[in-house]
Amino acid sequence: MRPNEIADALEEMVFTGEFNDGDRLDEITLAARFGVSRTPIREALQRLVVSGLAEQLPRRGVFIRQPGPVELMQMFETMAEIEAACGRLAAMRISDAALDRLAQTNALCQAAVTAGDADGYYRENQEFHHVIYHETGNSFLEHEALRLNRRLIPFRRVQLRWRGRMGQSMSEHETIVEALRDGNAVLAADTLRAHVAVQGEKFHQLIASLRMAAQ
Amino acid sequence: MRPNEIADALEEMVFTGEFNDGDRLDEITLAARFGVSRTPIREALQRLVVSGLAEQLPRRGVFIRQPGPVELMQMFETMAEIEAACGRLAAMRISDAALDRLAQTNALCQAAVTAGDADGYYRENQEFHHVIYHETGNSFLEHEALRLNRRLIPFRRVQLRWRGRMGQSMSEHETIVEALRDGNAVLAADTLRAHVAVQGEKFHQLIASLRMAAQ
DNA sequence: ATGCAAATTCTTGTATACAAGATGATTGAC
DNA sequence: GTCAATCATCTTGTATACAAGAATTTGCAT
Repeated sequence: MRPNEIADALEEMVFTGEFNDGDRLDEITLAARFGVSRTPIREALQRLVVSGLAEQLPRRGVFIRQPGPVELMQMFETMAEIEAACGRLAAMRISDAALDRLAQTNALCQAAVTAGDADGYYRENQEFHHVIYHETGNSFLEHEALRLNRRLIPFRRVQLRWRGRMGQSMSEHETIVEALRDGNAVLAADTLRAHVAVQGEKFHQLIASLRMAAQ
Repeated sequence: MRPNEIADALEEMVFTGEFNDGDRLDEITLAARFGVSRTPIREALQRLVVSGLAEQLPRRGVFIRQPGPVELMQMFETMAEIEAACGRLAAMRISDAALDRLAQTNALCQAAVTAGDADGYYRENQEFHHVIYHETGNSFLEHEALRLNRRLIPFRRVQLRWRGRMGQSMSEHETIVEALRDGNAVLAADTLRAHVAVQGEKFHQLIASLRMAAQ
């Protein structure tokens, strides 16, 4: 197993909650677990640290760093803004083929909602957003959006299981597709922002206001 | 010298154009240069690769990856969107103290323009933007903005030396401060977006500048 | 002379040995 | 009995040795 794969495996383990916040990633244990020496483990750990999934304390070790409520809110807010930006750009550049693809994805989403298939909904929902990222025509932004999206996957999954959320999300998708078809950049951006930001915006504003006022 | 510092030093060398696109970062040479063994060099290189400043080809080595004209435009466009997002959020949350700080920074900017002090202008301009990032009250977004800002520094510096750009930039700053003071999120976002996107729209000049900077 | 192939050399990738610092345990003093 | 200091042990960090794959060079044939 190569460092890349080890890093991916570790990332996956962080995402699936196999590690808790503050857990130390012991090099020797991991080396034994993956059947390699400490060297490739250390390289994999470096990647986790740079990705922000873990924290390194000199001469102490590498520790899992799961985001707390505040940071999570901030990450969702950032994702909302990035998605809004993607919507804005996609509204100006999206192809007819991609619009069809979005409509098709939405139909599959609707079917999943009807069938109560949360995993299916989740999969098509991801596809929906990935298409929008891609249709910005900006592969750098697309990459950034995918990166943050991926980071938020475990938390988004929980989010989508909330009662009534899938249905509401569906109708937002419809609005987004219409806005993109009309080239309505502002509506596409605003709807996408709200679509992602739903749960935390007001709570976050409270926290942010309190923190700013305290200074 | 520790891997962190080595990575920072290498990053700096990439930014200052000491390396050209496609240059191979030879482990042995770097080890000799920094007076350490290959091990910490390899860890530093890992960091560069994850940061996107270099590319790793298995069994071939690590190669410097300077953005080309197209990617550079995409990065500026992304920066413009992120700055717009920062402006939007800051308009809702900025403190009076920070507004004063922005006004003060603008005054120093103006003084630098009058004195023809490009470096001073550049420094205060950076401060201006950093304050806005911070006033989003979202330290995650702030961090992302700083990261991309930093990545674009070498190209932005060139940009700011264009004839007449400093004066135009100044008047945009004034508009931004007013929008923030009024809590006008849309105007703050749109002005900031345009303020940053100028470079991308005039990409021909950027290419020319890039060639000059690379030499 | 040129093109291809084999072998040498060089570089990366991995394992291991060693150094240095941190943690925890044990022993001694109060 | 408790607290502190010192010592042992364990972990990280670095250097080096070794393995494997790439590139280059050299030699041979056309």
